[in-house]
Amino acid sequence: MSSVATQEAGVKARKSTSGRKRPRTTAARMRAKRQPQQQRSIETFELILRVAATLLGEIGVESLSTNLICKHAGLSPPALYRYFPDKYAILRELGARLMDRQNQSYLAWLAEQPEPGALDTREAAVSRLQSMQTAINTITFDFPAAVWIMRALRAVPSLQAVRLESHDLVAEESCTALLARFPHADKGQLRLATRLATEVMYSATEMVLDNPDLDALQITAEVSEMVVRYFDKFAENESRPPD
Amino acid sequence: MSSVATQEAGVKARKSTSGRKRPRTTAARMRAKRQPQQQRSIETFELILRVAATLLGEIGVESLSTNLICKHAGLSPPALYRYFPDKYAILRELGARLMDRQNQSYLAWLAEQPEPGALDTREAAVSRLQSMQTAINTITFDFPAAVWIMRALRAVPSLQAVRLESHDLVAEESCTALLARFPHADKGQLRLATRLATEVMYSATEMVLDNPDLDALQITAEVSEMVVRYFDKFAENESRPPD
DNA sequence: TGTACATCAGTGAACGCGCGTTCACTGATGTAC
DNA sequence: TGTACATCAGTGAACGCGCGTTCACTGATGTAC
Repeated sequence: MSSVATQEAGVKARKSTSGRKRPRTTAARMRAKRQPQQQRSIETFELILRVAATLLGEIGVESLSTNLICKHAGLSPPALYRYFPDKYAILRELGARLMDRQNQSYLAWLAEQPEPGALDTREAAVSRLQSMQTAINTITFDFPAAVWIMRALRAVPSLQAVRLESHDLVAEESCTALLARFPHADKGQLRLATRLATEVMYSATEMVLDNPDLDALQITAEVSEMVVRYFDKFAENESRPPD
Repeated sequence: MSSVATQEAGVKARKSTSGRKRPRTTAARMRAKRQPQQQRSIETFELILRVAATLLGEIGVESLSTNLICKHAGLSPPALYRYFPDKYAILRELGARLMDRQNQSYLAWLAEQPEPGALDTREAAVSRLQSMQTAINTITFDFPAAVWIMRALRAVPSLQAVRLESHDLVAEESCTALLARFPHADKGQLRLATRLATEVMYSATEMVLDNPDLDALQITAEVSEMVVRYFDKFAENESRPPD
């Protein structure tokens, strides 16, 4: 109900009554054109995304074209065009879904009540962060063509917003959570720190994705340790209770 | 003399005597076709690269085409085609040059004799790392269309090797240098650590490049601190002299 | 030092192809009465 | 419960365009004697 696509459908409806010419803006081109309304069309919508992800994994983002997707989906071009103005809109949807799954997983992890003492030692803190990163990695590996989607989110300017918004959300939530732990921290500084940590952990996921020969578990462990050690900086500024 | 392009020219020469059909492999397509031999052609070669970088900055990697480069360079397609089989070969050359400049700067920094005591305190170590990162950032900002080139190095599979080889070189050199400081460190572990640190610092550069609204200096300072704190891990394993 | 010849560098024009996009249309689904 | 009508979903065929690529060619540069 509150999705971007639904809002967009409203905009389109207004537009269609206002005149013949559609002065399609760049921004509008980037979004799904129409929200599917019948069961049948939802299936088509999903079919397009599924086929696109499969093709993406096979031929890459630059060889991907709307015509090709149609061919493989057994659809005629106008059918695809009904929902997506171009391949970037499809990539945007795929990217938004991937980011959303990752974020859901992260937010769930963040909301967990850590066991008492789970953050007392560095080893424990690293271990907890590591389990989060592992969960993100698993989600990413399981998502069809995730490598390509993440590459596209970086490389295609019109898709960067998806990535940045996602990172900003994660950074913001992390900042709020950490403020509880480091009440004396400067908020701006902590916010920058969480933004950087977010970027670094995503990079580690991409690194693992791009280099199948590297030891994923080890990278995950190390990047977790790096981030935990970095946040020690804020712990050091807190008045430490005597033990 | 020992460049890839020269070797490639030899291959082509052999091929042209062997028959009509050229079974061009994907690998071959990725390299410059022919090494310029006369002054005039070197200028053409450089002109193509210059125009490509300019266009890249204006329209992005996907809209870039060989025909368009020719038009803007005032060349006919076969002239470009003489040196580059496709736009990826051009991107590869640009990418290799960018990576090379960054690496030269890094290796020079690594070879510097740090002032006595320059690494004794964490602040000093961070400051030294920060000056390196700043130098890399400056080189990158000054390189035409560097944002696009770095994006392409990530997103285009055939160009990823350029990026990975560069990172591996940096990681390897860093590992060697750090082994002198941490003689008791496990080499494999240290190597992984330098690889991760390399990735993280490059990510920070890309982050600054992609988000002009972020404070570049602060990001640089923070990522430097993160990496220094991470390497404390190895320092802790060394037998520490009593102070 | 001049000239004939070989190689290098670049041109002009064309090709087939797949791209994004659009037209007028048919069939499927939902709804008002 | 049936029917007329509106809307939704998807088709078939075509378009103009720019792409990568190649052909046969001309002009520029270098070199052997």
